[in-house]
Amino acid sequence: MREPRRESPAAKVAPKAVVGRVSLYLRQLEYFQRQGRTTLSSTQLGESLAINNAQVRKDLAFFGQFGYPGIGYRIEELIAALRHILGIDHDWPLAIVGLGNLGRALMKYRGFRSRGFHIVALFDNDPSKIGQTFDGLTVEPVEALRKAVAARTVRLAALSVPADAAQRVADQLVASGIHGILNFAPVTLSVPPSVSVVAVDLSVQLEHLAYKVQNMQGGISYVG
Amino acid sequence: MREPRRESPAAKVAPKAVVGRVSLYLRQLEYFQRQGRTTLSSTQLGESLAINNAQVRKDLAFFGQFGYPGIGYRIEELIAALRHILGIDHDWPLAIVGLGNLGRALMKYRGFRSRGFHIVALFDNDPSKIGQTFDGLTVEPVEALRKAVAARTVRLAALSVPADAAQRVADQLVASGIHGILNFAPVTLSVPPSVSVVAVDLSVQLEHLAYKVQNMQGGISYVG
DNA sequence: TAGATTGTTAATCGATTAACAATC
DNA sequence: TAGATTGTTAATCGATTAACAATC
Repeated sequence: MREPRRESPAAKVAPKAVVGRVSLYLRQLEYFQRQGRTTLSSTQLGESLAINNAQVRKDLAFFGQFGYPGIGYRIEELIAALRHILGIDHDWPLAIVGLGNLGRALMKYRGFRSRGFHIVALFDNDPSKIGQTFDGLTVEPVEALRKAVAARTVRLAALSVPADAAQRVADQLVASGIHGILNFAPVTLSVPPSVSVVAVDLSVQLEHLAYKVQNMQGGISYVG
Repeated sequence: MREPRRESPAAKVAPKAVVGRVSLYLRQLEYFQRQGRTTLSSTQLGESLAINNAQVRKDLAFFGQFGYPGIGYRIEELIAALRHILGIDHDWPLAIVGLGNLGRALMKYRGFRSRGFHIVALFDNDPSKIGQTFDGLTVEPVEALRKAVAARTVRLAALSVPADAAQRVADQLVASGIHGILNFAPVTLSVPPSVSVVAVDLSVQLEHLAYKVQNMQGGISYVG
């Protein structure tokens, strides 16, 4: 049995669309694994996600050779490889910044923990929130994030503060040395190039759905 | 003053990426309007969103001629046009299906109501949830959605049930005659082509952020 | 072996950007 | 008018899909 070549260390950063689909592949592979399957073809994987089989092969080939001609992909092996590629073969401590309704819902969201993201600290600038305890974690002022980052406890933060506070708090996060921000506030954050931001904009998504319904478009959009 | 031509009634459906950006343009225009501005150029609008000015003009031109050479776009007029294009020049009643932590957070999310999406009904299949009241709305069994759709009270639903129930509940929503589903469950829903689905997958987004941080990519992704 | 399926090349398709005549 | 800015064409860039030799 051939040992598949792993992704080269100097590989370029994958296009955004590829990364999003690889996350979907990983989830679907886990699903098939739970069903007791051990191998899967690009056609089978693609059909389950409404993605062309050539696209599946090309996406995976971006990171290396994982398949076996005539057989397909060995599920266990590909899962391990994709986890490593996505950087979720280890845990990611996560801070929640802003403990309104959305922030508290994010705390309890099982999908994060089950994929290695666990919430280790809560921050808010509202004096009435500071000191409150949720699930055994005490809300601290955002300034305190600096210590958590310095201690390498936290690199990622979910930002769920009101829109009019978002840029100001993001500046605090940046000053604290955070590496990545998952931004739920409906504003375009301005951050230095060393900081990664992924925006999750629920209103934009819902507006898109309304547009599709109004224009009688059926089908599925995989937004991520 | 020239009256700009409106989008033609037989216009094709806009590409997904265009619709997402138009939502961002609308929000940004509203921001500039609050600042007291009355006109805005494609360069100014683009810079505030890190989008190329030619892209801004091309996106808007997809729907019609809204600009004035030498002047730019009249903010009030463009806001009205974009609201109409996106279909949010009127309210959209919205049902929440699944009242776990996320569903209850969505209920209280101000970004929805402020953009014309207001929550008019709550549904869940969990007997312990049915009959409970949140913000004056009583949770009904998902079967009851059929009546709300028939009465034209609801066309859109946010689906925030656990992953293993999502497809089953989505089938119920489809049977009820729903037009659009905003899917928060981390599964790929299978629905007939007449039903629109927009997927919001928080874990996929967070995985993308982890990938970017791990690969030292800075910058901002406008995911929607 | 025969059948299945990969990785990859070439072809197609669509999206982004630059450039500029037309216009205010 | 001179300056600014649009809408749109042409050029570029990137993403998707089809096709197939190589491989198990």
